[in-house]
Amino acid sequence: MAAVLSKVEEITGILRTEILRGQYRAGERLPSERDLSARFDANRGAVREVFKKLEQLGIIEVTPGGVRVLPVEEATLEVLGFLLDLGEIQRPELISQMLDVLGAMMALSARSAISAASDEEIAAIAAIINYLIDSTGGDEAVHHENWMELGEKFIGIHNNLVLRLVGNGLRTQFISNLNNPESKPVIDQNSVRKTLEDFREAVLMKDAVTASNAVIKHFEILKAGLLGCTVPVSVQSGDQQRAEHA
Amino acid sequence: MAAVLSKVEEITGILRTEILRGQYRAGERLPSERDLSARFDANRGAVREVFKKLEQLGIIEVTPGGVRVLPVEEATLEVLGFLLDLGEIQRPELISQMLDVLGAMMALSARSAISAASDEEIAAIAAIINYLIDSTGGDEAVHHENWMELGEKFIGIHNNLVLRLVGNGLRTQFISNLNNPESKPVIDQNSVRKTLEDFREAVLMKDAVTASNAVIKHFEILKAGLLGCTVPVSVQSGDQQRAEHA
DNA sequence: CCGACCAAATTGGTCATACCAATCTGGCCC
DNA sequence: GGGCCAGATTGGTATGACCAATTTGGTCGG
Repeated sequence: MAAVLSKVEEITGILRTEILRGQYRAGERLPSERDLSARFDANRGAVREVFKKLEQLGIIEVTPGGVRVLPVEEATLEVLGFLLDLGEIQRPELISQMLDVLGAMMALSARSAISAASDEEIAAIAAIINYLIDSTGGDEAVHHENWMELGEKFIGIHNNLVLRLVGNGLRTQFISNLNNPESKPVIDQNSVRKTLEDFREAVLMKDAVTASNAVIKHFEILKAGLLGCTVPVSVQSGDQQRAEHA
Repeated sequence: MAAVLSKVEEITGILRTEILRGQYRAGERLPSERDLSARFDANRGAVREVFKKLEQLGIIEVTPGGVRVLPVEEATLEVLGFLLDLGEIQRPELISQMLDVLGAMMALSARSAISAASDEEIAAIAAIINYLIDSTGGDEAVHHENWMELGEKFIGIHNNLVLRLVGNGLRTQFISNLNNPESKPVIDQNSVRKTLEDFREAVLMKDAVTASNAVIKHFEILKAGLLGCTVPVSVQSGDQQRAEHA
């Protein structure tokens, strides 16, 4: 799909990568539009368009006098996909954080949906969970597919736009990134199955809170599996950016 | 701050508003770059830059042959602020949804932070919660300020980038929008105080789960207050997208 | 009447060039 | 060393032009 990138998209990708890789430190100035247009053998207008995109992405700030790089913390949710893409950075940490948030979102989604669901919808949800249980331990792609479907189902019921938008941002490239880590996660299939069964029971009883908790638990199991594989013990250093918070 | 908008920003604002107001239906084509540049008495390059921004915002799709408007559901989290700004649309519904998500995020944030907090950090958190309790029923601005500080504190502890980015997106203009609704919310101050006290106790005991639940409850109280006030009786027309909420 | 088809108009993609105003830089002067 | 000023640099905007792809509208054959 869309194999050919326009020049602007191409340059955008390159600059985005360089910035997210930390090639330019936050606060630092980017080369001028004229310099960049020369470097990429492009028109200055093209570079300007690139800047507008990166600006909206929240990773640069274009002001008269120069273009400055912003710290990742001020960026947009959309950068996450790219951050995961170019790996390098604290992948395990990022994935862990993402699963936390994804779990919380999914739990909220489940809670809202179940609270508002009709009997038919409850049945439909339970059906999808059954597929989930069946696909546990099998084809990862199918399993994920089912989760996506479940998420869509939930959103279709509670119709929470905010939740959907957050989901959009998280989903962007996330799934594809989660699927193909070189090393397969070592997930406790029995725990997963058990949790999913609890989940289904809670759904059938319209117990939104219990269902919500089951979802959270599921994601914690998932996280443990993924991390237990990606980072065996690793003491996880980092954290240079606090200490002044006291 | 930055009172003067560049021409591009100006046009961006106008088009963004028109699109989000539904002036162009999703899937519909926007006027051509040339037409728009004529309408705004601007250069075509300027309009192109505007398009790049709106494209990154997720509300339009620029393809050879024309520019199409995308459905809001496919947009970026960043549109929420603007959606709230131009009101008109289902404000109460949006605010309700936003509070749900905000509550879930804050709860997760609290849970993660408390789990990882040192004794000093626990004390600092409790201190902020005390401020929160003190400012309950008082100046709204101060109260919100304290909540923001608490959120910052949490993020400073668990350092979850994903959570921070979601927070960025939600916070963008949200607070300012929540603060100045024409009618003051009628919140049950006693419930708030009680919940906050439970919250503090849970924090002091490092009971992350209980604390998390307290946060959720707090936001539910807040939501009830805001909605019970923003839509006093008003039969709320519109609403073509539910009715199944029974 | 309808569908396939073709040519012209339109549209986005890119480029070159130019001028302005604000910012930034470096050297000068006190 | 600190303040100051002029020149270089940078972003902001405008004109005008060409290409390739899409869109459009009309024509033609069934």
